[in-house]
Amino acid sequence: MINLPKIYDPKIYEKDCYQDWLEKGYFKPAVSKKETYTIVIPPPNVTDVLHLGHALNNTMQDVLIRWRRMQGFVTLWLPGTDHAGIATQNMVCKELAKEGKAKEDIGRDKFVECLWDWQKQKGGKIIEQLKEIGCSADWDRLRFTLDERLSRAVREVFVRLYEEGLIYKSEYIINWCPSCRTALSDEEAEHKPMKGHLWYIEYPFEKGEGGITVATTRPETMLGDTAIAVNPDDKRYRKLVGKHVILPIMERRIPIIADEAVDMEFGTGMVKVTPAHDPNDFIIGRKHNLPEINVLREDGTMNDNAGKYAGMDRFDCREAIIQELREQGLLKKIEDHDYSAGHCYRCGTLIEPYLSKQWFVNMKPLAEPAKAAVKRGMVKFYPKRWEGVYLDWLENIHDWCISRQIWWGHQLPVWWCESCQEYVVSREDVEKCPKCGEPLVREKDVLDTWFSSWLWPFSTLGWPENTSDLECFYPTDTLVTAAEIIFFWVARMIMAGIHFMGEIPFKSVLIHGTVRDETGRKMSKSLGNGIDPLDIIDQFGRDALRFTLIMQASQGQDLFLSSKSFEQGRNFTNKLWNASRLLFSNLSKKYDYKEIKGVKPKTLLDRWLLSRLNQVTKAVTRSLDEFRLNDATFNLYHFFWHDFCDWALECYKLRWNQGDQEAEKICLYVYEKILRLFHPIIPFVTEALWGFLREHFIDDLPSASIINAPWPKIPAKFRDEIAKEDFEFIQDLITAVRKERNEWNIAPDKKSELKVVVYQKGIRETILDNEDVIKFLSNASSVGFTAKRPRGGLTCYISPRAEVFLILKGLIDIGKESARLEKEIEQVSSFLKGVRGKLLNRDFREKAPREIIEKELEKEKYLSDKLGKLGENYRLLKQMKE
RNA sequence: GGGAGCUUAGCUCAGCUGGUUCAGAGCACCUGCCUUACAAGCAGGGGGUCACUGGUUCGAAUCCAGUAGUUCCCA
Repeated sequence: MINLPKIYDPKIYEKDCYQDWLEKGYFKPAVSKKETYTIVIPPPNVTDVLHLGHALNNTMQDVLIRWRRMQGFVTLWLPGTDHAGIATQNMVCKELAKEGKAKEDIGRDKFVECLWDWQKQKGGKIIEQLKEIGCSADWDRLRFTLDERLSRAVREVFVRLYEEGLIYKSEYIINWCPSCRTALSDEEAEHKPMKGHLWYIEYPFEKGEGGITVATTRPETMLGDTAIAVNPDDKRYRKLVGKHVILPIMERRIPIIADEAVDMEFGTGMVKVTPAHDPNDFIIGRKHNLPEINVLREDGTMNDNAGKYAGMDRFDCREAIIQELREQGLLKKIEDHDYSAGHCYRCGTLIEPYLSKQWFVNMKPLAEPAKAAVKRGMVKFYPKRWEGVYLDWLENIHDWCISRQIWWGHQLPVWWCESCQEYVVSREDVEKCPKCGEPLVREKDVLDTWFSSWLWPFSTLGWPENTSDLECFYPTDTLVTAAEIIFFWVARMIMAGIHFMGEIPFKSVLIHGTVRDETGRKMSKSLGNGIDPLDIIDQFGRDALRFTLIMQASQGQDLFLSSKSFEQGRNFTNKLWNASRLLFSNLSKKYDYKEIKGVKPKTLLDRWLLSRLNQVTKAVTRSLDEFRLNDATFNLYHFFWHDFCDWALECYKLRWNQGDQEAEKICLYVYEKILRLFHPIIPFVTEALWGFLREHFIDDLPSASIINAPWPKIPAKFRDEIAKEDFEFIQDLITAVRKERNEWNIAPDKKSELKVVVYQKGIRETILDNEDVIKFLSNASSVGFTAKRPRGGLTCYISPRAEVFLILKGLIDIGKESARLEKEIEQVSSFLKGVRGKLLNRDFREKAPREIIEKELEKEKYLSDKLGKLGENYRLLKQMKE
């Protein structure tokens, strides 16, 4: 019939599978009136190559998408990439540098051409890699943030916000990266701990002796100082307010002012005020009308305002200034000082707070509805705690600096009219001023990349046009992402969705953890501790990669992985493969799906197995519903491996050998459900096995590809608590015998004789009905019944239901046996004592719910019964000894 | 400085709505098996006072507070 290799080789079966899905168009939603389920991908940067974080993120999305597709939703997973302004530009700059050129040498137009060339040739590689891991996204709808349509959305949004008065240009302290030479938003400045110093510098009074001392972490900024500030409540310095000091080196006369913002505890309680290079000083400066003196150039060297230090690099300048102050005797003290400072999230360069004219979005009006949406539960975070982080950020939101001094991105749709002294903001490119007809000059800056990303859930669906996609798929359902970009992206998408669409962009936000190495370090290229998903695929297969990732990803917790972790996934797929081989090799014919579907449980085993299937299917579905993907996987894993393989298949071997076709049908029924349940997690191997099933074993399976097979619903009538209890008794009995055989080192080829003392009604029948199974799995030659402990009987199992003895040829070691009984008696007694203690407690009997009390009463009865049996047994054993 | 997470077997981690069907899994370890589905496997076993201290409760790994260690986010 079919001959499968002993070891599953993913390379053989994964190869054509994906191509086939693509060709058949399974990933494309058939737009209809049915309920939809939509995910938009968090667009990876065009510069990205797949790492485990992407693999996790996208596998989770794929699991959800595949599951919903099987549930019958019209399912869209919309993929795409992000142009990643600064990152991509930096990358191309590096390539140019290899030829000894800077972007300025070739000019903006040529450089942008280079960028497009790069993006066409090398960019977006990650998209092909996502296909490797099985992502069932609709690639025909692939979007790129610089696509013409998405660019139109960006422009529309800019113009609208400008018209609403929410976009403005202003001079403000921004984060400046001297290496990328652009402004950054607050979110793009990563704070890192710094080991630095506090330099105490004396500023002499303008008149008389002495001076005041300030402490600073950045002495070079003193060149731009325009005041000294103290706290108005600081009694030490109250008298000094209004006086003037002379700024050393620059010899500038600056006032001493009072402002509540000054921390009395910091340094000497007197601080220098540099409005052009510190956000707090900037605020103080504006309040007190202080001059704003910028001392830095865009590249991080000092400018002409730095006097003799002009042209010097900022770090060299610091050293030089310290040296000069020291020589002048104005450097009073140096202390070690830990602080934190912003670094560029793209290049890691230390950021300078920098006074600059930039474009901003006023965020407060957008934030309010976004807060409300989460508070009212319209958007839910999983795990819930991230809602706090989200709300907190919105609560303290600052205006968003959106202009970037780079060339790769959406250029601002803003033109300046020199003669009207006015900006023209327009949806269409304009050349002449609509008012005066004079030629216009366009703003050079481009927009922050996130200014296009925040529109992603609707710009990708065609907005601002009113497309049928937009109609059909917006709002989307689930966003799967990492916590790092809640501010950058998630929050802003919610704002944009509500503001421009009038509706939230998605209903659920699933936040997953970060992938780390075994020692807990974040995987990164620079550390060299990354695991390449493609290596894992090569070694263990695509399903193995997915299985391990999903299994390890408990809600919101970080994942600690080594390449060895993926053995679990590989072992699992191999187990599924081999269980299939066993089943396939025992099937006597090709069944019609109708026969399989109409299966009826006959034996205890059937009833137990179907009941378990019913229960597990429900649990798995519920877990997926609650985004507990790992729970779902674990549940299924356990059911398949430990119930289906370890018990069911082993037991069915006996019936297959007897040519019992009912047994074959039951197995097929459960097996094909298992394949379906596993498909979202391990799509490749399940598809291959589904193919075999269709071809050789079941006619008219409900779907050609498992990808469209309906998600299982197991009839409630299969739920069978009695079967569960009875079968577990059989399992306990078998396990007990196995354990005893093991303990007494009985060779596998020596079969044992079992004797049972029956105490409970029906047990005899249960045992007789399952005699074959018991004999087979416990390696017994016979199962007989007896009235009391037999001679040479080794106790395997004692309960109020029955006692089971293993008859040993020759005498048993009575000493060892009685010691063992004593131990068990002791255990049961102490257990019983605990239960009785509880029952004797008046509070317990009065306050605990009835079911719990009943449970304890049952427990008490069971245990005391068992204890009685054990005691009786023990006495008989003693008699034998005598 | 503010906030959040984590602390359960040697290791990596599960444990949703408090009740010995929760004290679990995988790996590692020990014993015995190549039992013709699988040695990437099977059968059995050892190993944890669920960080610490209090509290709530009839009852806490599970809820609350504090302490310590650790990681992360924000300023």
